[in-house]
Amino acid sequence: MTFQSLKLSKPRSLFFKALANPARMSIINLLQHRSKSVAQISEELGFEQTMVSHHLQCLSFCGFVTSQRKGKSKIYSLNKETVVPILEIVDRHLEEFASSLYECNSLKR
Amino acid sequence: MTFQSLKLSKPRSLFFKALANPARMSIINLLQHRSKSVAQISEELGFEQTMVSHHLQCLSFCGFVTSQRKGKSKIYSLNKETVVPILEIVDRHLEEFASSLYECNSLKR
DNA sequence: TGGTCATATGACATTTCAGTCACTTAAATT
DNA sequence: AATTTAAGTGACTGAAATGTCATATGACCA
Repeated sequence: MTFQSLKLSKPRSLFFKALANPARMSIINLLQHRSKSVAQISEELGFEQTMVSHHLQCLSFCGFVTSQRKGKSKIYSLNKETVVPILEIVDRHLEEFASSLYECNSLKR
Repeated sequence: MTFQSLKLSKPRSLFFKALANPARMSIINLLQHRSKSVAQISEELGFEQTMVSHHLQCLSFCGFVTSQRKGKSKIYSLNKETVVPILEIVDRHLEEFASSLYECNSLKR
């Protein structure tokens, strides 16, 4: 593996890994409409609070969400600048390839 | 988790999972310049042929590459339509967030 | 300062994935 | 048809991610 290729591929794949989890993906989806607290996210998605916190930490490190304290709560917002255009491309791609995606057994379910 | 959210998040996260592997990412990177056979990919990246085949199968199911027989060889090409614009967005995002990405310990390395 | 609500952290068990090995299939050449 | 070259498949093992539990921190209020 060439140096240049390795240097590019590592951070890129980390970027994608952050988005490769269905729970994180649905948090992102939820935040598209409006910003929410951990408790709200937790309740609306039916996930445990702890789990939501863990995933938000990941999304935060990766620059997909930002947060601000509001009293006891912490409000998380989506970084729409990156996420929205990416999801547009993804969804367009999926219109064509969604079905065969599920046949790939490297990506078990 | 709402029905709509689940329905969207699953295929999207599978899409990203396919790109979340450094080996697959470097194959994609290599194919950006020109189409190549399995043996060429294998040699240029220093990966075992078997491994390359496995990853190409995944990338193929997910619609990121196409292939055509050429004698004993099989030539793989990148689906640039999706991949190129995605990587542009990713790389722009990484200019800002690459460093903190590495601090996320949900994404070990 | 003690209590309560909201969120975060750390450690662990389970599940999932990546890469390798042994083997198979496919095409071409003799 | 036998051989060689190229690629694909299936099964297995070690490594990593997921989700959960117990616990900690942080903010607010009596």
